[in-house]
Amino acid sequence: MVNQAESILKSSALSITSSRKKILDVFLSASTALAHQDIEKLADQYDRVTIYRTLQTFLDRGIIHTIPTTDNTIKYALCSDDCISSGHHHDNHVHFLCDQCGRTLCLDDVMIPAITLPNGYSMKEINMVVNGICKLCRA
Amino acid sequence: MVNQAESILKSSALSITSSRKKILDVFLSASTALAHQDIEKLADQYDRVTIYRTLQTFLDRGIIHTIPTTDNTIKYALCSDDCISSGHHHDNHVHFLCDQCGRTLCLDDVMIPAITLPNGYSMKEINMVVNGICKLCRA
DNA sequence: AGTATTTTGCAACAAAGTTGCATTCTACAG
DNA sequence: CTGTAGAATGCAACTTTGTTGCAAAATACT
Ligand SMILES: [Mn+2]
Ligand SMILES: [Mn+2]
Ligand SMILES: [Zn+2]
Ligand SMILES: [Zn+2]
Repeated sequence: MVNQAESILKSSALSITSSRKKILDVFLSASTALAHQDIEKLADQYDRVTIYRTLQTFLDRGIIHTIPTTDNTIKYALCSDDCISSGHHHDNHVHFLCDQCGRTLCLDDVMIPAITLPNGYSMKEINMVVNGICKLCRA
Repeated sequence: MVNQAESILKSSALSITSSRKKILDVFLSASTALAHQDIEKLADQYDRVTIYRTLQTFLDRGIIHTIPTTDNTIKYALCSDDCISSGHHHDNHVHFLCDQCGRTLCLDDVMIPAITLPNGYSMKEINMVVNGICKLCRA
């Protein structure tokens, strides 16, 4: 495949534009989840509004997912392949926030355990976020 | 006990002021977690800045806790009694966000299950948030 | 009651997010 | 390969959210 970003856009039936490619490239080369501000800096040739709208589009198509954090900053990360291809989004891994370096990580190997809700409640989505010290900061 | 709000303030060694009492009363009579904006409306005789500072004070003392949400709005809720009295905060129950009515609830009876992190990661705090339809909306 | 200390309100500001609209770009038909 | 409809973008203006410094007011304590 010549261009990974383009192929993601194609399989989501999105038109291929330079800003979308750039923002996808930013995600593809990032090792962590990104805040809106991170993306603004890494794709600073594009307008802030365009980034807002592009992220929303990617969320709608299930290309990226959000990670809720305790400090009122949303982080965004690429969905894994099967997450994208399966039509609707189902993110079932735990997320980790390092209190020291501030990085947010998808722990793709750590599944969210099942829980039992009280009677009358139905679950659509579940998120598990762990704060602590990451591998790199620990070393 | 004459006044629950006052007694909470006293046991946290905070001076008793009318805004703190009012904001505590708002929490005490709320059945759900509250956004900052909710509190602004329910205690609208006080300045927005005072509410920011009061919530921060309550967080510092472990009187309230935050609930991270997927839509970038922090919700605040009273901590349970043992949560307050034990000195430092340890919130170990699941939170529920209703996609229909928008309410955020502490599921005090649903404990967060344990997970195993990859080698090198240490856990300080854990949050579990479930989205779905709540009991009241289901009925 | 008097006073040191804390808390509050206000103003000014900074940052984050939204909206309408004119311009530019993309996909696609012909 | 063009022409064009529709989509995406940039810009400006705006709203909302959160922060800071400081003077005035309130609280706790002597
Ligand atoms: Mn993830
Ligand atoms: Mn709670
Ligand atoms: Zn770290
Ligand atoms: Zn509901």
